[in-house]
Amino acid sequence: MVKLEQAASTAARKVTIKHVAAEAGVSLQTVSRVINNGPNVRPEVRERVNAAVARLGYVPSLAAQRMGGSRSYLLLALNDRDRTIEGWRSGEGTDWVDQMLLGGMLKCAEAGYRMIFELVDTHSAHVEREVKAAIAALHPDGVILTPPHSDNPLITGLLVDLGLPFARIGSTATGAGFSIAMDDYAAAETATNHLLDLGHRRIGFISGSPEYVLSGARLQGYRAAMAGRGLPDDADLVGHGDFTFASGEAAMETFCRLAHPPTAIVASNDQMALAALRVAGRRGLAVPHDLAIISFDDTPIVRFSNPPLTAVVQPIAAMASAAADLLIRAKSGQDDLPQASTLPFQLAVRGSTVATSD
Amino acid sequence: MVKLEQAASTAARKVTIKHVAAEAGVSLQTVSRVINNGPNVRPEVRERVNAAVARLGYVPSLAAQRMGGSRSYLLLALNDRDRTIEGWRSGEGTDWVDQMLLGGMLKCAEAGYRMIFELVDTHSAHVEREVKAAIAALHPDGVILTPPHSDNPLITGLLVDLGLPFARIGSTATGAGFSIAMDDYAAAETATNHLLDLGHRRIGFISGSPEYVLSGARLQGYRAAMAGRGLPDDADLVGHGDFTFASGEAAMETFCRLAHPPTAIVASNDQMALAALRVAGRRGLAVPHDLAIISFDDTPIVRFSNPPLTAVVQPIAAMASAAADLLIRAKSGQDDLPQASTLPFQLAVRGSTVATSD
DNA sequence: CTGTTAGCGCCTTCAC
DNA sequence: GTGAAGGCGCTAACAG
Repeated sequence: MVKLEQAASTAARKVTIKHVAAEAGVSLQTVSRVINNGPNVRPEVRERVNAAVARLGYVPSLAAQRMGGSRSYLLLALNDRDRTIEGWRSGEGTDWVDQMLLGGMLKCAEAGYRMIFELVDTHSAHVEREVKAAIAALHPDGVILTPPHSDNPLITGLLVDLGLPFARIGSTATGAGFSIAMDDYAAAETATNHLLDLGHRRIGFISGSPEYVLSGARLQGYRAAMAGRGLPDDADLVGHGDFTFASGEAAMETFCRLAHPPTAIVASNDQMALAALRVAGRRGLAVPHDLAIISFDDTPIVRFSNPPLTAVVQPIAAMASAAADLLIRAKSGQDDLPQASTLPFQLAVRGSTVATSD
Repeated sequence: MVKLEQAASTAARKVTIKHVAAEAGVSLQTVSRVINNGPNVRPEVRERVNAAVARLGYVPSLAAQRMGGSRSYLLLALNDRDRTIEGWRSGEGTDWVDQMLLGGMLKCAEAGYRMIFELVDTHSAHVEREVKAAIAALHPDGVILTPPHSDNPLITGLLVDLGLPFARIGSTATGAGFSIAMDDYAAAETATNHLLDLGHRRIGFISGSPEYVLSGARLQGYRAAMAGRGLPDDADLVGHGDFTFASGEAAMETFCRLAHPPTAIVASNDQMALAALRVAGRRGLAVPHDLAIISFDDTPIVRFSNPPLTAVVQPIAAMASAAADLLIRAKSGQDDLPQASTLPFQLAVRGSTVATSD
């Protein structure tokens, strides 16, 4: 007797749907229906089953659900391996991954889903193999792609072949899958206009790696803003970076050697903006007095630099959340879902463009 | 013919162990043995099966492996919900989660495992229910606990009941599970000695939340270092913080109002160290000349503050990696595993304790 | 509305 | 050494 009680009170080892069925006095199938909010169950029976579930602390096994049914309750988030690991190793403070988890994980949790985070090489010849393997192992209900995967035809093509729903974060390209992005063009335009409004006319732009489609959009937005004020398209004012600190440094140095160096810079990410700041410091340029700087990433470090950088705030968490939401809805059979979503960005104005009294 | 080739070249929809068995001309079981590196398979047959696996691009389904066998190839990493989400939301740049992923995910990947990251409330009355639910759903092969869960008896007790292997990161408490920590005592001692070596005698210590066992260890280490130089144990020099910026500010303000304020501070985390820096700025104290500061977290923001902060570098990635490694080994039947591991820390000396020429 | 019957893909136990 | 049953926990497709 004592033993029995102990067994019951401690680890109710493995409560399965069978136990619940027995406890509620119904069949397995009825329990399954209740759990999945299926139709055709009398409210009274539903109550009874729910009570049994609560009493026994029953939680369905994900693995078994996937085996029997068609859903795995798993979403696969694919990030670029090299860039992600390098970011982690360097401790540079990029919080892209954190923001993705914030948006994606929490949305998944709301719906009883799980987000599994994986790294794959975009460049590698085995991208397809890597992605295929992850999918074969996990059988996710949907895949979230982040740049640069979002625009990798090898990956999107594979996903289409597989008939697996997917979301492309940061991609505005039309095509299969949900496109979820912010308006990089408008953001660059807004950033540039902010500088123009402050009276700057020689505004330099440091572009990102051309591998990322958004790099082009940002450059176009910059050009549009300049043209909008009747300023000539000066090739000298466009520096070609690749998102690294070194490339930002190089671009900035080149700017400084011009006969008429820019008085303001829009950099396509935080590292390149910080590089510009560093070069300014080396050359004795006061920020924002001699040189104004805007970053395209609002990572923690640009908020703690000296001065803190004005930056475009990307809605990373919101995009991840939207991606998860769309995929989950899609799997639930909903079909009036927007193929493309554009989420709002913000411009956080700080000391690198406007002198503060702080 | 064309059709067949296409079908083969595109999405080899679902390759199961059956297909491999047929392709290799052996039974299911033999394939299973090869996959799991089981014994009793002729090298020649093994070769043949491996070739078939490669040819078909077969990858076992995690869900099915878990259903049939006893392993799920999943490790569950449990973090504190409130603290983690707050960190993400604030964008304060804590990279604890990133370092955990770096260490844990990569180690898991090496062994064909996956790390699933979940958030649970330590304070909530339903800690047990939350943890139980996650375990019931996932059936992980092991659980990685981070502070403050590492020392939560409700959680560790449950895990013991369940017979699930687990690792306690940042906990030196003896008991079930693998304890993986750095030597907080020695780290605090080292940090304090660094200041003592620089000639400081009035050294203030801002402690962390007492809920974290490591808070106590750090305080002891500080006291030991002070005592080691024959300095009296002055209660005024110990400020009681809770890891928040506000608490650090308050502690520092209190220090400043002393008849003999400290000339150096050891803060138990980055936020409180930055708070001390902020207060110093407000009061016109030059760092490091008038006030030296050491942080206990080497997060990105302390490397970019002005001046950058000297900090204890915690081996977060290494601890996560070790945790994953131990759990995977344990599940593989290895049993000569160290119950407790202490990983080395470092002291990164920067401008907040030693004037630099930069 | 509810119960029954088949598997899902794999591993374990047992024969051969 | 290898193969043939059986079952893990659940859900889809049917019956009733």
